[in-house]
Amino acid sequence: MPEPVGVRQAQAQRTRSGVLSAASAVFVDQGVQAPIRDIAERAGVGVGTIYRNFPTRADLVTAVYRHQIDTCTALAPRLLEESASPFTALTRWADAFVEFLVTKHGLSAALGSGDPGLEKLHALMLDTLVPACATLLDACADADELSPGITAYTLMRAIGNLCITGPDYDRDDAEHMVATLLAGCRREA
Amino acid sequence: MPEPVGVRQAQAQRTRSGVLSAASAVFVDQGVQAPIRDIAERAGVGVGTIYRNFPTRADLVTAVYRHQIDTCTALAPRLLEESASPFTALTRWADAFVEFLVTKHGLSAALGSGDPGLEKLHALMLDTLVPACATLLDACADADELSPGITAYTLMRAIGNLCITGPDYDRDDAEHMVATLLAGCRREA
Amino acid sequence: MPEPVGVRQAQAQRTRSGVLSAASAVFVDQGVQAPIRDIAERAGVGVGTIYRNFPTRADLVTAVYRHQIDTCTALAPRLLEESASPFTALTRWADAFVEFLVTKHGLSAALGSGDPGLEKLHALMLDTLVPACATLLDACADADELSPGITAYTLMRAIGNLCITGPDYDRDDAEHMVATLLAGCRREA
Amino acid sequence: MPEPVGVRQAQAQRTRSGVLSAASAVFVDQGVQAPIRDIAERAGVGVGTIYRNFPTRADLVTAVYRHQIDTCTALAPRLLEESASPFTALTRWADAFVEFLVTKHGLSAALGSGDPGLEKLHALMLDTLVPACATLLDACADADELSPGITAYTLMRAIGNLCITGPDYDRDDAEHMVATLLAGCRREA
DNA sequence: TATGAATGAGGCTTCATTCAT
DNA sequence: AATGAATGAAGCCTCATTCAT
Repeated sequence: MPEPVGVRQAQAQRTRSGVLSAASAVFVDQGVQAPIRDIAERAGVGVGTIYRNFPTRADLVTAVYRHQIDTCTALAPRLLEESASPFTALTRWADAFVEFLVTKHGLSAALGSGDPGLEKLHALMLDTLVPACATLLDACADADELSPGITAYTLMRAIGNLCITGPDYDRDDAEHMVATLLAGCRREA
Repeated sequence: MPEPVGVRQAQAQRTRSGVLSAASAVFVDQGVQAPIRDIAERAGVGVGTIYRNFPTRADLVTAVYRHQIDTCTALAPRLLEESASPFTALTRWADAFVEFLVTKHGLSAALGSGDPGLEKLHALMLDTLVPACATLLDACADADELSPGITAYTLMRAIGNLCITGPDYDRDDAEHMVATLLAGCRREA
Repeated sequence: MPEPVGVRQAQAQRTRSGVLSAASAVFVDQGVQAPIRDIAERAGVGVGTIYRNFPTRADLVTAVYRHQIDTCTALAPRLLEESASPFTALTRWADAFVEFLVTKHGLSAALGSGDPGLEKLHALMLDTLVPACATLLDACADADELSPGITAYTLMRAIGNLCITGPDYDRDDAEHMVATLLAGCRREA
Repeated sequence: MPEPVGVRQAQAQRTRSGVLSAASAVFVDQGVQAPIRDIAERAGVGVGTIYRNFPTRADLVTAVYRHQIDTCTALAPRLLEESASPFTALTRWADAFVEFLVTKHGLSAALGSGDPGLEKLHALMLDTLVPACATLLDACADADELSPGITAYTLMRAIGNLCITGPDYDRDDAEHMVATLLAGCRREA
């Protein structure tokens, strides 16, 4: 009896999704350096399955955050349309980015760690988020709302760093400091 | 025959200094989580010597940065006297802090890591750098040069985070972003 | 294609048994404090395998002796049935216990060491051997063959201690002293 | 000015005594395997001083217990004179030996451990205590009060083992079991 | 494909012992 | 004779990674 085409693939896809969900949760709890075994246990799979799907830790980290990064990227053009001014759009977009980062504690630290294994995640950001941010910055520049010399990559990296929270520097502090940084980016009239 | 006073102490002190130098260098290369053995090898001592002098890793990290932190702390009142305005003093002091941080890559990451073992270093900063910074901020506030709601601890933590450098976000970028953050802290006339 | 059920479990079980055999042998040679690595080498496995199967040293020690302890426990009621008098049964049972102990040098020393990590083994004895011994003592008491004040736990501990052998105090000496102790336990007519 | 003869030696002797006192106390707390450094700290001397006076751990252990062993040895002939019967003398002497052992927790375990480094202590016992005990046993045998086959060394070793106390087998239990063992040694009339 | 047992490198820490002063 | 800083071997334990089933 021939098995229906794609059943196997569907199952494999479900396994993959389960791993990603588990990894996401474990990263929040323990950071991106969490033991692979912990993720496997949370996902209810063997460690071999994780290695099959994500040969390196960086592959896993990247996959975990890819969807949210894509969502964030897609937000930029929409905000630009909807907002009263380009700088307002930039501010709102930064809010969304911060929202993303502060709920994924491990991510900011990971991005800031310089870990060479995370180059793929780095590349993902360069490829998607940075251009999105650049669009916003260009619009601000066109509207004469931006101090000179601010580049998308540097700004995003700075925002990312400001989102590394801890016991005495929480989400509110991060939001406050990002808002302050953006205020400093605004060209004085 | 009395042995020359302090000969052994002097030798021990030299050993201790050598360990601190080695640790400082290794921290720059590998971060504060570097294996103790690597530090011992760089210092040319056995691991036992490191454990004797610095029972915990946090003790070592703290000792490595204590001197520079103290220097930075002492700078604040001097700048306040010498500078044309309190905000200028704050800016210069931030420059010095950044200078310190970006040459000690490991430190910023350590401060941002939330590692519970580094509470001593954290406490050291709270006890010395934060009050120094608070003095500057108070002066700025008295001169009506500061946006409301900026606290010394949060600002320092933010500056610290902005100084977590990497391949595509270097010292110049950190300085730029810190300057931008401070610009955002300045009350608009 | 379903993999033959239990093939891997069987292999794992064999590994586990091999570890237990190796541990048993190493304990005789070196005592229960022997390095884990030595046991791993004797078993032909990596240290990780031992830690996987027996997370703590006490787990390993307990497992090593559990089977023999159970055997010894099961012997008590049988001897009570078969023997001419309860005291004879007690004597025979003590012989079996001694037989067990003197061939497992490490065990007696372990029981006498007060090592807090060996509470599990201690508990195992309390839970199984002591009740078995108590049955025999009760029968002796009922037959008026026992001096008053002898409790199962104390007696077993004493027997255990008497079985700590060494170069000049061997198995025969232990048997002799245990027999002498039991003679002292017998109520004088 | 010539220093009075013997001042140095007297000082050295005082150092030695201090080390022995400290070691005795530490052995009670931690057993005879206590770190040398702990003993040095308790004695207020450097570890080198301990190594100078007692090159091996066994030397130290032996020295610590020598005095008490000698006292115990000297007791035997006195008890033999004073007591109504040789067996009474033996019983009393055993009481004294138990008293010594149960207050020196580490010792019994040490004697039973088979540690080859403790051969000196072992030898000390063979050389002094065993002959003393043998005198008592001989007297008992002459008075027809002793079961045949009981040798001094084996009996002492057995008593020593019975004195290995722990949480659920205390001094009273040890005394009880030693008394029971001796009862078993008594020739039935 | 999925599994998870097994491996063993690698980091941590303690402490016996040496030796220059 | 006394000191105690320094050494480094030795044990512990974790976890990334492989591979037979």
